[in-house]
Amino acid sequence: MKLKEEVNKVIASAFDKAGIDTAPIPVTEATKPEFGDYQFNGAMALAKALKQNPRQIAQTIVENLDLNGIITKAEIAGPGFINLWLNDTFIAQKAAEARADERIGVMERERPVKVVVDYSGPNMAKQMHVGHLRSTIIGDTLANLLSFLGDDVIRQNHIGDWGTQFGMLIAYLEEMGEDGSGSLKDLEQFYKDAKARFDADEVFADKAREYVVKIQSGDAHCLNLWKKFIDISLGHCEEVYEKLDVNLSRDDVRAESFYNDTLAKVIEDLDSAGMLKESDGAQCIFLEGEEIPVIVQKKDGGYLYATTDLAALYYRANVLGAKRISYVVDARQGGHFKQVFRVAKEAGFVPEDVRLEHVAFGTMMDKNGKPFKTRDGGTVKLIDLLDEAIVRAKEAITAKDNYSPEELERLAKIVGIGAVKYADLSINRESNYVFDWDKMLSFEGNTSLYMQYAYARIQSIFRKYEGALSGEIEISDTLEHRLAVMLLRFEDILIRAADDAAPNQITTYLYELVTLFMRFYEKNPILKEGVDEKTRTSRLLLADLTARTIKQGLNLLGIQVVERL
RNA sequence: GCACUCGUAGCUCAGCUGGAUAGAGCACCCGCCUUCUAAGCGGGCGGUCUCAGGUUCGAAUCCUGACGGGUGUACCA
Repeated sequence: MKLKEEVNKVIASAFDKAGIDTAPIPVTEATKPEFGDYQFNGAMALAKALKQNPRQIAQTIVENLDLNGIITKAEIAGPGFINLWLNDTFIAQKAAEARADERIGVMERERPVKVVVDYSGPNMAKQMHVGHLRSTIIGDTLANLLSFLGDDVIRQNHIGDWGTQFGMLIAYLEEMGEDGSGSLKDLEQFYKDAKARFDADEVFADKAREYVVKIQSGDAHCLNLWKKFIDISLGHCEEVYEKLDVNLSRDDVRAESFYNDTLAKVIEDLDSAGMLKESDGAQCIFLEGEEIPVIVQKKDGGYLYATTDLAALYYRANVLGAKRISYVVDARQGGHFKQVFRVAKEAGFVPEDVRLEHVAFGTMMDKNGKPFKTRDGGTVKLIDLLDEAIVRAKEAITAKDNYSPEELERLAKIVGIGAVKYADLSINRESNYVFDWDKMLSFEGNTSLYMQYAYARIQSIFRKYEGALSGEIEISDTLEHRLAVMLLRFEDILIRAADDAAPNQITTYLYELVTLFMRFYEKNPILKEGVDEKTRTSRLLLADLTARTIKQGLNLLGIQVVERL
């Protein structure tokens, strides 16, 4: 439910009753439990406009407040804060409703938006490396989240399958004279070998250059080789996606090459819009206030990534009809997107009301604050990183229990991959973050294992409990009150996280939720002797809703839960 | 040089549209298991929010400047 909106309505109606006629000022979550559940700080802001003392204004609002329904207590504090406590009966009822709902009370948007989320974007000439991790999982989370909220999400995997390097690669593939399944196992090595061949042999190099032209002109033989190459390379990516448990399929692939035929049109349109200017033989757009031009066509006639991006923007806005287009790409490309978005709007490729955003993220660092590399300085292959996560997860969880080998394998996969994802997604995406195995696979603090553990503990309660789960929720103390309010805030959190494209708002919420639950559970026994039936039922219901909220939250992050840990 | 971005506890990080005494985890110290998973919970220690101005009833948050780190800067993506 949209809890905050409910509280805002109560305030707004008090404004009406009091005859205060101003734009609505929203409440905020209370900064401390002593200050209630929500606080209204608008009295101070209104003081000047109303020419009244803020405490007096607060007094007027409180006097006109309906204290019988949602809010049970309102207190004026300090210079004019109004602290608001939610009614236990109200939250108990809403929590029960949420629990009875498959979507735990989260509504689908009344006005869904068509959104394109562009993420992952691996290069077909190379193996996926850790640099692709963040784009892939942040993008996947954003897509999951928007989709859950009811938006019409179109996932777009803008793979790099076009460019001069492919001439060399397919020439080499042909020379190897096989279907590629052998030598293409290691793309990194294949690329190196092809490059070595290219540098050493003039005849081969000429052929490679010739093949570039041939692919572009649609030569059947070369196109076939190219398709084979892309197919195998994409297969590697899919292995990673599957291991990562990410919702990307071939249907989501809209490769660079897809836009190839429209690039000439882009140049034409830019030209007729009067935006093109030749500079050093290249076709450029000079934007007001920008030092560097956007180059859309090289002096040799070739196109650049800005050209492809413009074509993609046109396609997404006009053919797909997106109203929001999100690019989940490394922060270092900020300048590029800033310019391309401006060009797209100024040239009319994208209507004014379409929201274009660069969902930027920082670099992954090692413990010493250096970019994450292998010991010998190479890039870390993503698949290796994931395999290591699984191995380490295995070590971490065997420390306590004995599992069968199959069960251990299954758990380690969920836990290990989940830990990698959670560690990444729990950091504010715009900052660089330090990759640390130990922290990642710790059970303490804001980690996936702390969440998994809490979830498993709750499942354990239900394994032991024999009765049916029905009855009412009754809030019996402050901890239960806070837990219930936290549970009801879920939708508000998701909406904001979706709008800000900020997965860490979800993890922060989950951490707070779980911490509250742990405290509640410590203090308020459920199955122990001496707990009366009604109290037990109520607590079971709260525990159930908590577990389902944890599960839903983690699922949105692309993380599975385990029933036992 | 210019542009962008970051600077919060010893370390890793939260801190939402400005709100009350700046929050977590780790590390360190001290408590709590005959009973629902102690991989948990409680308590303690630890801060001039880089610095200096400004706006405001109120600034870690907004503005200006300085200092420090990162990144980007014309035909790669």
